[in-house]
Amino acid sequence: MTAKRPTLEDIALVAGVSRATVSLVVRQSPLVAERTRLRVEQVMADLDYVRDIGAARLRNNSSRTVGVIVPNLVNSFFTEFLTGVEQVMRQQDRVVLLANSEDDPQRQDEILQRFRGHGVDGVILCPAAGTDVALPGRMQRWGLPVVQALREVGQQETDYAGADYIAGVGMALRHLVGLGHRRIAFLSVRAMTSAKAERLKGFSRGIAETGALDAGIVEADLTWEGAAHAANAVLSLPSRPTAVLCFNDVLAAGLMLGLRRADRQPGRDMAVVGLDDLPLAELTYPPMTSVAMCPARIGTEAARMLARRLASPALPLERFIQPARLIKRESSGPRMD
Amino acid sequence: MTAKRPTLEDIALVAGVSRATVSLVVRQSPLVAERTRLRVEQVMADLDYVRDIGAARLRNNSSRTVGVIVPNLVNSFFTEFLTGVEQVMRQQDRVVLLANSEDDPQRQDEILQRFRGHGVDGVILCPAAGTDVALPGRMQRWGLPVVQALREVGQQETDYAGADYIAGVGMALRHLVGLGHRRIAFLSVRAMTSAKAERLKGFSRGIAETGALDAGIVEADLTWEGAAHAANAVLSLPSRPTAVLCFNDVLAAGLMLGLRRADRQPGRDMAVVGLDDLPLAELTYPPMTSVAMCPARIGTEAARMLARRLASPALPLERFIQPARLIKRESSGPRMD
DNA sequence: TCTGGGTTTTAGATCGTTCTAAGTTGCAGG
DNA sequence: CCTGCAACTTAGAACGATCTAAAACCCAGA
Repeated sequence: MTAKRPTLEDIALVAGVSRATVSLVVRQSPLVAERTRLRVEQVMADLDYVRDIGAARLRNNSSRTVGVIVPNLVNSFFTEFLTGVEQVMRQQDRVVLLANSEDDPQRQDEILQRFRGHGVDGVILCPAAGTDVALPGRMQRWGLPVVQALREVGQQETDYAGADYIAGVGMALRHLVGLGHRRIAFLSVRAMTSAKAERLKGFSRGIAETGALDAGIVEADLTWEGAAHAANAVLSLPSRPTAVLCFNDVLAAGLMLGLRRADRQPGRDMAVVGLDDLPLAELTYPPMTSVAMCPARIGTEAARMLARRLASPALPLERFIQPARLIKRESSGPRMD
Repeated sequence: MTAKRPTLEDIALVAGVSRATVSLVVRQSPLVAERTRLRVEQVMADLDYVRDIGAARLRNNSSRTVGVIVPNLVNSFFTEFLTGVEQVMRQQDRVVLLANSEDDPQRQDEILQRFRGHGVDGVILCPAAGTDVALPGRMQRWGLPVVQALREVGQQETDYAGADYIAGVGMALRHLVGLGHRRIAFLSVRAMTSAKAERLKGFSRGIAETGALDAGIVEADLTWEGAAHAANAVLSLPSRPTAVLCFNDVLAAGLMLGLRRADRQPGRDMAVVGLDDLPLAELTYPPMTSVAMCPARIGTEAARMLARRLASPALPLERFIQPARLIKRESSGPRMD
């Protein structure tokens, strides 16, 4: 019933050539004569030959497999990123090993060991919050090429693809100031990552540049429930902000919900701006002003960078920073107090 | 710098035993003496040994790798499903090869070949719309165990984990009828899948049972833009529906947006019910009535079923149907016309 | 006919593991 | 002192590919 898969040897036998020749055909080598190639290809098609990439890797050390580690799979920011990665990898005839670190550095370590065991050619890593800064160095010592994406640990020791959060937050802030807002709060998250650090830097810079008032930083769980819950904390800030800039769209959406529950109309009683411009941003009420970061594009760039690194390990480090773009919608109304 | 990974041979040399013994230690065989085991384990730790699973598979035919194919990665229904799968697989010390078919059967075939080449132990497949009904049989002939999930092709030839869409649609329908609605439309999608067929069956059954009027089926692209666009088609149905049941939450959210753009208030001027109860459902305005399907649970079940099948290929086929649960929110207001 | 060169093919070793079958060791019982 | 058995260990083949180095083939030119 489930006949064993034919091997090079089987093909060779039927085609009347040697294993080595069939191997050359499989790898599209120009060394084989046209006639031979056609004959062998015919036999491969007839017997439904599928090359065993694991066995091949054993010899030539290339598994055409890359590992991707993300901290979660529910935020569509990461899944759009993943879509980009997967698309490029498929075009390059590579396969993606996916794992979810759940933002747990220990779990992340386990995953990396597992990936090593499976002989991945390289890894695209969005490091979990709290990842040891020595990790990139350790991976280097393992001989495991890595591209960091969306977040980064260490002293820029690896290729990196990310978004320009500093500029993005700045844009959002200037937009709010342009609408007349002066007292602006930031709704953040608890876990510390480079992505959070950048946003905070963007926030304080923007505050300094525009002369607006830092009305306080509120921290919430990274869920819309957490943000909805945090609405009260925002509303009771002593500096009475008229606008809130949010860590991302999920928090912004949750905050808008919380505001409505507290009988404030987002965009009128309180301006709300998100970050990432997820599809979700258009569906909230009112539609959400946000800063587009094109995670899918970051994913394709990360994949491209890893492929490049695999092809030429000695090239200088590369960084890709996706520019931010402000998307004005209705959650960021003019100041009305 | 990047020292080559130590092999069984290296460990054996240092520990003063044979390759075979080290292999036994790696596989936790009870055959090795306690003393020997400890010594070998010490050496493995010292040299940072990582077992090469690809090489192991070559011999023992188990790669501890499973392929997962989903039709997209942006709908969080699929990513929650994926989260469930990944979680169980990690617990079982397996690794997930992820691919996105983009609902294209041809791409799906390519992916399956690639997975075969990588020697996956089995596949969890959410078949692309238009998948050849012969695919399950073909995979059987390849000797590739498969669990279908969320969608199904063929005559129940494989294990299957899915959601009870028939009951789910029925619940939603009875809920609407209970609110006084009589003329109910269905907002569907173009692509045909078992998931669509089930919903349609649930719809017509529900219509028959409740005595309500089938106010027409409108088809949209499976995006919120598509659904927003379809709002006009819904509004101009000759049967003047007072409620719309939607294929899923993404469409429902888009439809609500389209209705507002056409100056109708969802939940007041037109009742809207979604399907899947994505996180999104709580964030729309008004919050969306939907039918929870727990995709993560379906994912864990699918993973469990595949593991079971791999352990005992001869067991009878298994089906898991996640029951539906109606979540009442505000988008399904009482009939007001 | 022989030589030399290019083109095409191949035998055999190899990658890191597991399996098979046979080996050693130690010790109790006759 | 041998036998038998349990407990442990191991040599060597195998998995399915690729690589290296060499062989075979073909044909033009002397």
